[in-house]
Amino acid sequence: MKLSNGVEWALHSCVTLSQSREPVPASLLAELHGTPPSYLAKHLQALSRAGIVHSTAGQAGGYELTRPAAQISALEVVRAIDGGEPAYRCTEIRQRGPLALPAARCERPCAIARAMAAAEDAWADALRHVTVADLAARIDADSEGTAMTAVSSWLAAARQGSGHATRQGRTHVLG
Amino acid sequence: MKLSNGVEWALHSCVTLSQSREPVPASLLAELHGTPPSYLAKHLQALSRAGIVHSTAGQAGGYELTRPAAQISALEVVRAIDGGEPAYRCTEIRQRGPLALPAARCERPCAIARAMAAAEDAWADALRHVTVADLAARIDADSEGTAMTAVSSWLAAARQGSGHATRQGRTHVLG
DNA sequence: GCAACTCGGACAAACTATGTCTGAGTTGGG
DNA sequence: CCCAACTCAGACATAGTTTGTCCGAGTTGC
Repeated sequence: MKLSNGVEWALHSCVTLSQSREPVPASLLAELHGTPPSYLAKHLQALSRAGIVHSTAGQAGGYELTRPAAQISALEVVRAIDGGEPAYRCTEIRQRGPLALPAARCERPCAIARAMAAAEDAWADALRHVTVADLAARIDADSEGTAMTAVSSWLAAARQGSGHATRQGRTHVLG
Repeated sequence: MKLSNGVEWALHSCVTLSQSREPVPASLLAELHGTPPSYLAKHLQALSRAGIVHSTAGQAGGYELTRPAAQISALEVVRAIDGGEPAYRCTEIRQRGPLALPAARCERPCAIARAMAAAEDAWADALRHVTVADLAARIDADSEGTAMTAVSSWLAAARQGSGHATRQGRTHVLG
């Protein structure tokens, strides 16, 4: 059971977006997080399809959250990237082999599938009650109140300086 | 997030093994569950390495549970097949990029990693309290008390008839 | 009207999971 | 005591998914 790597980037991106009231281009998010730009863009597209972020095209475009961060759960973000399909899916072993049960007696899921589904429900519930705003607040608390202001000010500076230095140039300087 | 397909086979195999006090060959388990024999064998090897089942070689050999089914949790079986690594693993994004935090301030896990770990703990706890014996009892209850006796009698018959018909022959008859 | 920037989906490469095969070891009977 | 059959165990191909990259369509601001 392995969770896609992009889930981490998507969660961090949502936290970052919660600190900016203006659209943020995917290239800035990639630069800030140190991730492959094009691959992050693909995951942001998934978030857009799920209705979590809204994309604006053009020169002053980028991504922004569609709702207040307090109304976006971590579960939504994970589901948007990883897909809503359950990790364990029953292949109906009981209907195969020499002792196969008739389909009429298999209306309810197998007991094993029920147990696995209950575990996944517990996992989902734990993430349902954590919002992006909660995550941002906790990260800020861990950094003693400096992280989120640093992010928002860096975003503002990067957005302002987009006329002075090209994207390529700034990336080179920072890398 | 996708769980390996062999987890289902392993859980069913453990339930089946709980119904036999004699060793059961992997070929019989594969035939009973309708799975590729060699691939199931590979997963049974993983269960053996984890100390959940014990293998005996030779003519009357096979697999058997090392403990009473009531002392084997579903979590153990899942971990044996899927590996104990967490689904979400933090790549320390906060230590990369222009706003990278120094390693000295990153002793505790990231808040996002903490939230994901808490969810996985909830998932694990749900499976920790379900034993193989519980699963067998529930499957039996679903079938109105006929499934487990059918399994144990089929195993006994198949084991007895191993001298009369070859493995190949019996498979052909039942398929 | 132009130029630059943006997103969006189509196109390869790498890795893991899946499935198969042959070999080593052990048991039971002759 | 030897042989034959059956067992498990690990090494070997294959398929699917994830990861990563690229270029084109559309939009905005000047």
